[in-house]
Amino acid sequence: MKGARGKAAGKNTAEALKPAEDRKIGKRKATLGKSSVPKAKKERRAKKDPNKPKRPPSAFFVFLEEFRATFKKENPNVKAVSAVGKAAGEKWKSMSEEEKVPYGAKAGKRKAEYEKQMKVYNKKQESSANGMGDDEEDEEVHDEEDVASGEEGQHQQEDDEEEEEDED
DNA sequence: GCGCTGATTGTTTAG
DNA sequence: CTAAACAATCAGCGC
Repeated sequence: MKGARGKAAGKNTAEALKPAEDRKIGKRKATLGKSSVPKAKKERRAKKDPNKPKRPPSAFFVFLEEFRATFKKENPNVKAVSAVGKAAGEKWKSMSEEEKVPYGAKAGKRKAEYEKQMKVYNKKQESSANGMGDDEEDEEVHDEEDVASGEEGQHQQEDDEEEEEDED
């Protein structure tokens, strides 16, 4: 019954291992914060991307956006973003999976769009590496009325709970 | 004046 | 598979 996002019973790894959860990973802002970057050993993330698509907000972020508004509303004095983050994280874990469904659903859609963007992004990388062809083209997300322009006029009535109905 | 830091968790990405 | 990075936010503080 439950959704089954991936393979059931797959979360063992995460619980078993979570050494890196130190939260203080140091400063992931290697971009320019400090020279923390892993000593240029093996640039993990490629170098700079021409037009790298930003990561879509995860379910938690989607919820966070909403939570931030509420939190701030009741705590207008709050001044640290960390406060919201902590509160949100606490509540987030407190929520039931069903409650996270709408958030996850939204995140899932964003992810789908993101994949499309990556397609173009990958193409560009390929072209670049090859030297660009003469005709390249950008497929650029043709369209898709899905979420991008689909809602155009419609409001955001997102009721799509239809996701992953995969069963065996 | 500008820009990073902090804190949350989830997803993403490259090796 | 794994480890690391980064996604938003916002005000405070450093240089």
